[in-house]
Amino acid sequence: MESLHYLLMKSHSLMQKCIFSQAQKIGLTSGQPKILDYLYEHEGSDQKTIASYCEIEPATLVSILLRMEQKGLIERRQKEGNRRSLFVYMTEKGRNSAEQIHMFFDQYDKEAEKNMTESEVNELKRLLTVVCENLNRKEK
Amino acid sequence: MESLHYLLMKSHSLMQKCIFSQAQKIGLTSGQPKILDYLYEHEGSDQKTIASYCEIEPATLVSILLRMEQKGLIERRQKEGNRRSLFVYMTEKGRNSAEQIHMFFDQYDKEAEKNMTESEVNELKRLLTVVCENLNRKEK
DNA sequence: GTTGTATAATTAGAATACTAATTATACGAA
DNA sequence: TTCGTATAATTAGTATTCTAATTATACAAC
Repeated sequence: MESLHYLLMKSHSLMQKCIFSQAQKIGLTSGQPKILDYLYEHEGSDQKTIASYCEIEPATLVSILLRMEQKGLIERRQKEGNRRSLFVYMTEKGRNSAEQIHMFFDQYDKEAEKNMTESEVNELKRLLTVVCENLNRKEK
Repeated sequence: MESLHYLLMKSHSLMQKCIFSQAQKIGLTSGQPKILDYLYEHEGSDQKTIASYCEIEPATLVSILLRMEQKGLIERRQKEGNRRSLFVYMTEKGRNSAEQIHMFFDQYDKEAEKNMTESEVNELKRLLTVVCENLNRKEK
């Protein structure tokens, strides 16, 4: 049986490739789907929060958002009384893309979960959550 | 509960960060550990095979190997009667790094598997293998 | 109020990753 | 033998990712 770290790398890599193959059909680059998927349910978040959830550095997010802004997918706005943070909103075009991306993620999750019972899927997710907690504690 | 694609991304990302934090202490960059870990048990593979196992494109491997060759970690050699493929071997220095990297992977796998029984770990690996098979079939 | 510290975003520079196109080699069929 | 196709590695160009350093803002303590 393969090692855990290899299986994590491989399963993530395959999922990433599946999503990207669909995302590029609607004109998105590889870094954009996860951002749109987050904004789909958390529009108006500040950049630090988005970066943290997406497991990328704030500096990385800057360059992705810049491209998304140029492509007309998002807008960044300040809020009254806070000139330090920037809050990210989708345009109409961005929302359309986000809806499609959300569907793609959902569809490939279902694909990945084939040949498993519902309780196996739940067990897989539970154990992956334990893995995340274990490594998060160790990362400090 | 989080979605499967998010848990795969997060668990892989945390593992990657753990490994890289150790790898950089011994002078490695982020793309090198997985190559060395593969060579540890498969020295003498050609580039196409390495790239395939590591889930990266051959073109990406070229730039990683170039840097590893310059740092004196590996050598690439031709074999009698095949001037098309290049086969990758570790130097003494490369082998030392590979041994340490192999230990790091092992150590973080154990860390990730804490708070699980042995049968839970096996079940996790089995289900991840199913995920890989499902997505591999869909990727075509 | 001024000063010091903390926080959010950005910039610069290097490494990794992709695709598409190119070069070189191998090999089967006409 | 030569021609066409397939394969392995590389190059070029773009996007993502990181760290370290910088800029701008916020806020607490004096």
